[in-house]
Amino acid sequence: MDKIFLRKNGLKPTQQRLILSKILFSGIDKHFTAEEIRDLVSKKGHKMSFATIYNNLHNFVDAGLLKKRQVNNNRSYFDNNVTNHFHLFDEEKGTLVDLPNTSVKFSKLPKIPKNKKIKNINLVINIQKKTR
Amino acid sequence: MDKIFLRKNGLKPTQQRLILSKILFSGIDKHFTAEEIRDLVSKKGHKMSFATIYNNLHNFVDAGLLKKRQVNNNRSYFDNNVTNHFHLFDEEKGTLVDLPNTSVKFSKLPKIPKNKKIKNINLVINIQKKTR
DNA sequence: CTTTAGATTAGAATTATTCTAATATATTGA
DNA sequence: TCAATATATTAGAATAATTCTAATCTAAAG
Repeated sequence: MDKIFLRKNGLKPTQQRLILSKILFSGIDKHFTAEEIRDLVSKKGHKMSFATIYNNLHNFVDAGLLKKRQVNNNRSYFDNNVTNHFHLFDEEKGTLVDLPNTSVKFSKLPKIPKNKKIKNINLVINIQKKTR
Repeated sequence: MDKIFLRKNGLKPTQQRLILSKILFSGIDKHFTAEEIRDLVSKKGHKMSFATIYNNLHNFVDAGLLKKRQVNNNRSYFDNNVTNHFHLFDEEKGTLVDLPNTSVKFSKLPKIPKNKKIKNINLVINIQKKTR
């Protein structure tokens, strides 16, 4: 996660982007909130505004390095696993978990208007504690 | 959408709830944002705080009269169609359209942790213009 | 080297939502 | 019936997540 990596993806290698890309592209599949990233940046001894964090997260999304996932708690989760996959969201804990590709199958999908195509399918299964 | 309707659903028929239920349960399937509801309330010559609007929207959700849907951005859409159905979202137009509940079928769904249950399945198919 | 243009940063502002103190309504007991 | 108390509801104020925009930085041109 160096300057070459950023340049390859059409991004100018600023100090901020280098710090962020080290956190985001360490090799582990993960969903990050902006707040979590801010904490990780702080822990490394740096200071970065939320504005800068958001700016760059969106830059990474535009470059295809992250995907932005929306769930039922009005926060954005930035996912470094950009392959097509679905999610389990625990509303009580606020945790978003990847589902294995094989765990969901459709036997029917809707017809799409002729001049349109599916860009992506966003499936989030919301789970909660069983109440007896 | 009168006092009896509210009482039947376990809700005390306050002035605010009567105003809101007239707007929400007019018979037309629709997705409302809190802001849109506030405007409709104003247009009727009433004044209602967002806090009250949100409180009651959540009361209606708890009573099973509405469903809360998270679509793209970080806004909540309150859907008066509480049947199981999914959505088509046209990113270019910014329109959210109901899919008939027969148009999507799952042949496989993931295992859920034993102490958890599925609260709801949020499926949004994002479509875009076909590029030749 | 300057100068200029465009990209990036981050403090300030905005937006959506929730918290909590105040108010209203219902319930209880005399 | 009517105060006293408990519970539910309302909405101003606060908060949280995100975006706006002025200031700063960097690269390119002269």
